Amino acid sequence: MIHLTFPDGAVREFPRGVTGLDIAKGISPSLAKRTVAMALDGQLADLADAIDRDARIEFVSRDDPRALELIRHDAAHVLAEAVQTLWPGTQVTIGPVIENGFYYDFFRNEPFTPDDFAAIEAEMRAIVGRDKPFTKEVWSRDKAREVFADKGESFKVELVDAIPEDQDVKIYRQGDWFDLCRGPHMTSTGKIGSAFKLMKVAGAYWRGDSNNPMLTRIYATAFAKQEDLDAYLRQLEEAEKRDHRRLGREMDLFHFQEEGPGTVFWHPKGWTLFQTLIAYMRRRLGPLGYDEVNAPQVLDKSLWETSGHWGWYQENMFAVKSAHAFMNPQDEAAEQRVFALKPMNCPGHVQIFKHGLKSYRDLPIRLAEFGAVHRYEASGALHGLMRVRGFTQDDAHIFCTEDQLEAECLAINDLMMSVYRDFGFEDVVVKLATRPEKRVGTDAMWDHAEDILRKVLARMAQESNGRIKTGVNEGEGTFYGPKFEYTLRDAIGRDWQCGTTQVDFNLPERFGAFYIGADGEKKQPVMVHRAICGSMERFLGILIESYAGHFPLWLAPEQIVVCTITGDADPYAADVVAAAKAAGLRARADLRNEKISYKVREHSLAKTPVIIAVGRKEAAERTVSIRRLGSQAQESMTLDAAIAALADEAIPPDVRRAREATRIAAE
RNA sequence: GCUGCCGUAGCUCAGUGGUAGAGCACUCCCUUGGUAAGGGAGAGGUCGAGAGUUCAAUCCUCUCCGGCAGCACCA
Repeated sequence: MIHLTFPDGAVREFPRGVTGLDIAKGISPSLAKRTVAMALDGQLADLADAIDRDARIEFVSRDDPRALELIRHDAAHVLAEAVQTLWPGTQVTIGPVIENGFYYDFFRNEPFTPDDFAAIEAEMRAIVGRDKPFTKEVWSRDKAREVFADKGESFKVELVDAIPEDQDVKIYRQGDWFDLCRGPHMTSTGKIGSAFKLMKVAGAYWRGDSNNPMLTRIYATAFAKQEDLDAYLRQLEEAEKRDHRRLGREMDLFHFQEEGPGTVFWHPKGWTLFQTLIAYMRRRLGPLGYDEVNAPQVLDKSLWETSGHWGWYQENMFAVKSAHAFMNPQDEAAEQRVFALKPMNCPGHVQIFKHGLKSYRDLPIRLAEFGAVHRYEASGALHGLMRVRGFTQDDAHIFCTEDQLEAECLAINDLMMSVYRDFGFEDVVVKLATRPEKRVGTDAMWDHAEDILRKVLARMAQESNGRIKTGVNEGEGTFYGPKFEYTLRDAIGRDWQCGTTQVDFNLPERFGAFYIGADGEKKQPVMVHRAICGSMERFLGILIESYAGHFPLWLAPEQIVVCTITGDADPYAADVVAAAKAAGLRARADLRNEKISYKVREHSLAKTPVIIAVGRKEAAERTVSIRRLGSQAQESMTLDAAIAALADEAIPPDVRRAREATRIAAE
């Protein structure tokens, strides 16, 4: 006999091998009817599974949030059946549940197109309508291999072979169709319901390896209720509206064009934003002992050979020669040597470190650079500001002793989190990326560097009170060292790595960087690479999306537009703009011969945070009528009061903190 | 880079084997209007580039370039 604990705390005895369905039926037929699966000790399982141990048991209804992944997983099977019904000979591979839905990868010479969706969805609805039970069978490996081989399902045969020896080979049937699957599933296809939708097709490599054949993937989603599906689709539409590429155009921040794939043309407003961000970062670095530097853009290939980039990073690098040498490679009189556009700032900073003898008393030396780097990214990787070929890093390299390493990493983490918080990102994911296959340096070095980072990671997680979520990305480190990856999320749920901290024992060695220790001997420093925004471009892309273009006043590139109601207010509008500028605000006048409604609409669409309207009345009284973005309310106040209030609001968060601190100290 | 889709005016998009259209934006004129589009007129395009098929190509075919969605790769 076994003992099962029910959600109400009751413990009951059942014969070993009793199924969830037996128990549910025993309780009430209606419970059995509405239950789609069970959870044993919190783990979802088929309702028809035999239970052979003591456990906590819960019955999962279709409305249970935990049923959502079952609905999606079941729908994936139905999608596969539908596709194989419509296009016999199509091979099925895998069909997992993902964050907002599921997908199924197929192998077929002719790829699917969205035009096929209607037919597939109709077939899916027919399968769901037949409401066939899902039944599980456990097969021998040989049988599974044979059956799938007979069906011509070579990918499934590979999957069977990949199942670890200690796990059963499970087959789920729905009517005449069956699939290899680890389960669990609901009781029948009818439980899926009708709130599903095919979303898009895309290519995807078999087993995620670009050396393997490409499969055709159908993305879809499913929800328990139609309202949930509708809400999800609406949310996607909303996300599309805050896409930084769209807002960049609408707000006149930047553009791209064919001649510069992956490189940004920053317009005046966008560049103001960019510079505002850099100014903020500079203010943050100053008090923390960073020195700003600037290293060359173009450096001889030999330097990159020494750093290891030429060997390990070549495919991502732009190499340059003089145009004459490039066009006349046989001309020996021409300087034929090859330079590279810097893809990273580190080698340049090592040169600066190496210039002049350094003492242990100088350490840590923290060299910062808003360094423009160029990386030859695969064309398919380019994505607006998020993934470009030319970008500016808020980069810094810290040269320190090993003893100082942990403190430096923790200080960087504090700065990182403080910066993110200033932009409204409270929850951040930090992952430790460990040694990649292609790397420089000895295993001992890597062991050492990874150990240190693991220790720091544990401390960060502990000290953050759960704010920082941590994890490990095995094999994702850079070729010269392990790193922390700080990840922020964009408007449509895509995660982008922004900040990074990398511990490097290699580059100092490769470049022969040293300092004189207290004992008078040469010592090799440790180098920490770190970036907070990562790429200014990417960070701005994320900011645009996360604020949906509604920047806080201190960041907004154009803070105030002064709109005249009639032409005779023009001189006063000029006064208002002058007063705003004198107070350090970014303001301009809109004196066009247009109606005020027209101007309000235009500047609202451009997401200018403050619209000031002035007419005869305001000019006579030296007042302004203020309308804030996102509100229809108007507030009338004196010019002086308005400018004072706006100037105060436009103080950047770090400056405000510093002033507060000074004020408190003075008291 | 791979798979699929796409490329027509500054933007959003129609359209056709016989060398092009709309709305908004732009210029000019009228209008001086109190908080999300006042009216009229005008100008604007080698239909991404090159080659091919055809009497004739923006349209069909191929190659290239660029974009989009994934994948792979990464800040």
